[in-house]
Amino acid sequence: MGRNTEKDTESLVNSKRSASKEMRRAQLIKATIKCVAQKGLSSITMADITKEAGLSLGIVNLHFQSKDKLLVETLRYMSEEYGESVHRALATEGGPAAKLTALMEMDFSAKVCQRNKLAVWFAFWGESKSRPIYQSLCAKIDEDANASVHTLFQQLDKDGDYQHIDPDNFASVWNALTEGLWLDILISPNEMTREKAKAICQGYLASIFPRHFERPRKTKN
Amino acid sequence: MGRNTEKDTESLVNSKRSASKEMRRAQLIKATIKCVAQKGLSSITMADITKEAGLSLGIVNLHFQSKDKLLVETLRYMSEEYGESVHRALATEGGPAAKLTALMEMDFSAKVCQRNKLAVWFAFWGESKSRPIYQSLCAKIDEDANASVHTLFQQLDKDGDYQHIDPDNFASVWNALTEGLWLDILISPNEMTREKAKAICQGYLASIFPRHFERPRKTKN
DNA sequence: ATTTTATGAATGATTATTCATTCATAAAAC
DNA sequence: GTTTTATGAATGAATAATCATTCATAAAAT
Repeated sequence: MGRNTEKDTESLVNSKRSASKEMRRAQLIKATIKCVAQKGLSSITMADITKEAGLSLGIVNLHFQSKDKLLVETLRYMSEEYGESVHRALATEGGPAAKLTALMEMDFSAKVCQRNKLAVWFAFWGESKSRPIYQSLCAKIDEDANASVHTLFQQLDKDGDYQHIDPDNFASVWNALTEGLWLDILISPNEMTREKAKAICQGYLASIFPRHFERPRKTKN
Repeated sequence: MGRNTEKDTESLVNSKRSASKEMRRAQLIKATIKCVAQKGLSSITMADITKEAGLSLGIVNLHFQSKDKLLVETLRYMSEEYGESVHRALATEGGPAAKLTALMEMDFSAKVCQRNKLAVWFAFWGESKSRPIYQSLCAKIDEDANASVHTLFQQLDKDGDYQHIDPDNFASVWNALTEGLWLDILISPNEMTREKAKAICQGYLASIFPRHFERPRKTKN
């Protein structure tokens, strides 16, 4: 414990009355993520959330005004958390290949790629068409990550003197590939695991930038 | 009109009392798809659905027993519809390359890839962790399509004598790529269009099987 | 005439929100 | 150091609103 640098709630929370506002909010948001994953966006109730958090019924309205706003803040929290993870991966020592590897490890890490969180992401995506605020938050995070990936692919193509006709196309594929693998992990956890997903990504990178990436041991099964 | 061979509701439906059971069900399912896309799974009501269908409140319970069952049948309907589309694409005249092109055209066709339907797919995926029946329906359709794609990639690699080290890896990428592009089209419709998505797929195929696929005119912008 | 299909007002269950009250903590007074 | 007062976070019973479902009635089909 104490190893994580950001978004930590564990401590202080149990001393009932002493937790700061921000801590309470984070605690409730984490309970929300768990509940949405377990019961789905369409059937979570305030009672579920507050029970999961070990607090009383009125607490969400006290800290977030309404259930709706709690959900928006939950999405915002997840977006920021993911954004920070991307940022940290991009700050990895080394060239574009090392950064790309770090990005991949992050995208399929236990923290980012747990089925609970995937379920919540998909739930928000599924409601994004009807809730503009969801859509803009989701679009922002996706577009930012996408832009970084494009830069990385261009750099790597240049630095490695690969002279690919269209590195941007490879970058676009990479981005969609990651998202698609999340879906597979969510709905076919027996068929697709985080490790398998990484192997697929690795294989893809090796086929484009053979001098920078090794083929994974095995792709199949 | 009358061009579609399956899943057609337009006719007969307006003559209030004459529609057959199956037609009524299809009519309600279509209304459900529209409502879920417009309001989200978490806030659609029976009133929304029946109003959209131009029918009365009790009608869903008459034909589906409950709202829950209507939603399950909606997912089943969409799965079958997609499964049939895949089947038709695979029945295209020609070799694996032609079939792959047909599959791609289908996956990004106006019918399959409309944002309304994408929103509904994502909503169901988002609830799949909490509703086993959703999960099994979603997993089934995904795994079937995936298996077909793997066969196609293997055939094409063999027929074209490409001797790729791991055609299965390319197939896995293809599958996830398609799903990831759907997400981009759903949440960033200004950044990603159906046409752009097709160009990305086409570029990917051209990079793997250059003698069978041409590079698209342009990928960027 | 009988059966099937549809209606929509009424019902009852669920659930978000409100708010009077409690109580832990801290500041002020002594 | 002890007691008093003030603060505002937390509680949860009560309220009010929403919404799925039922069912008596009617219309249409056979």
